[in-house]
Amino acid sequence: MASELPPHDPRKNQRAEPRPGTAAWWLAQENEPARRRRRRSLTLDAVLDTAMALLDTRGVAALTMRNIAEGLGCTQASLYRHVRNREELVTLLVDRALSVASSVPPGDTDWAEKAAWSARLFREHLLRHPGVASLLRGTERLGPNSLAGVQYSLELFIGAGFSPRLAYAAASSLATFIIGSVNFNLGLDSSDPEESRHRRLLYRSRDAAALPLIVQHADALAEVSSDDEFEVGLKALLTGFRALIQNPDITHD
Amino acid sequence: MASELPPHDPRKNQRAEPRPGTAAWWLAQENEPARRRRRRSLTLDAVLDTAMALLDTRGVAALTMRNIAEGLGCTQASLYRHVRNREELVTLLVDRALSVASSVPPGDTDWAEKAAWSARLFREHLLRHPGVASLLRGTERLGPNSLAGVQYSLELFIGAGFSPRLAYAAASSLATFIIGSVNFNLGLDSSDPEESRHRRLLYRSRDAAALPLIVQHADALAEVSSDDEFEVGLKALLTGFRALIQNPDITHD
DNA sequence: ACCTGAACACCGTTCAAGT
DNA sequence: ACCTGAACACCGTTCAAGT
Repeated sequence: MASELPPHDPRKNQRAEPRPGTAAWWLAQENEPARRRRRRSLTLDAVLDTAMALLDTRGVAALTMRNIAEGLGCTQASLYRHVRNREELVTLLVDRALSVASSVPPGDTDWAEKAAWSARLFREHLLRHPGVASLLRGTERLGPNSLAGVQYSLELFIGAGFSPRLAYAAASSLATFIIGSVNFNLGLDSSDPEESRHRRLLYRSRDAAALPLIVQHADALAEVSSDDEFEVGLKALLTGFRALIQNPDITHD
Repeated sequence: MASELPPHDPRKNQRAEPRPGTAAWWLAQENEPARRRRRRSLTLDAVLDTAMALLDTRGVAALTMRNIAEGLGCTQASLYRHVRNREELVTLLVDRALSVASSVPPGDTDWAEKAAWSARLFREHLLRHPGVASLLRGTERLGPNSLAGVQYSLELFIGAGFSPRLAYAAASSLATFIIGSVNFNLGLDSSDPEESRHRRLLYRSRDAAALPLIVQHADALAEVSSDDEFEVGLKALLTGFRALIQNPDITHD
């Protein structure tokens, strides 16, 4: 294996290494499986396993090459035989953590209900693995697990009457909203009554001349949880998608 | 000033420093303005100015205490007189960069058109400052500039017929979507034809048995830009909001 | 009261040297 | 062919010492 080198092999004429997560990078991955398929000791899977465990137990700050190596009982330098750099490791790790993206809801329901079910499942998965959510950037959407999720969404939305392009845009929007809402609430534990109290105090003490509505409705606003926010946005998106199907022209206004 | 110390002064009984960006942290900020109001040389504003310039010109990786200090012509240690740590600096920086969030659209238009106008403006601002977008986490939503944006959104949505709670949830959802869509497309330059070509190649070369729709519609999917995605999601959200106003009951299903 | 120099304990990454 | 030890050039943060 790796006997003849095709012109686009990344080890040859590598004027610019593609950034991990790019389409070019994902394409290049499959041309060099030999680098990862080692029969001895350390495997890429083992590296990603300990990395994932580290991320879940000790958080994103502890996800260092040194800690991963320690968890595996090897040197940091050894990791670089399986991964080009840390960014690449993160890209692979995040895609691997996205395998739930394509699980299928039970029962025989409306496309919108299926989408809502999957969206909630995905969000709950990210909430259980906040480290993954904070590492999620756009470029991971091209990995195998992300693509499985895209395939599933396309089935749903094309089945509902969307064109392929609109279906893809809708699926992306939904994914963006889910990931964004988890990230956007990472530091804010909505279930923590202390946090809610502080928010109420903050809203109340603002300048009523500049921020009248915030001061006026301080108590109500402080009670809105990230769950509430998510449900409202999800409902709005799906309702909007339904309207877009019935009248696709409203995309152009 | 700072003569009598109220029981919640963070310098006293500081068993746990609040994390920057938390409601508790924003509240505490106003109790110690003396630390920041120095009449000599270095000011917090100057620190944030050079930090912002650094972020815009050289990106998030170059936003180090050393580089900021160098830009100011002082030692790294001096920065810690104006900022407790780097996280705090980032929180202040991001809120400052969010001042556009509250600019008002021209003309006398529909609430939905106003919201769309502001959303596009906000997105374009973030696209011009990708460093800011990548630093945006949820906890910055409580800063003065963010709150000005919330105030403006509340005006819009309450004026349209939402309850304060629903208005807040809707505004948050919209902000989440905007920020998420910028972040989610940070590495992927949709205007780059190279990237689009690679995506097409990637989609085409997937396993047609596992990902039939992706392979089948590869060319169409590769052409969907992040602009398209954003517009579809924005339209869906606003359409959904309109439906929610007309029939608030559909929030509970 | 303010700022500095120098150190501390960390990073990611590289590479000659071992086996 | 594989892994290691040791180094390199960076981080954020602290603190005694200067002025």
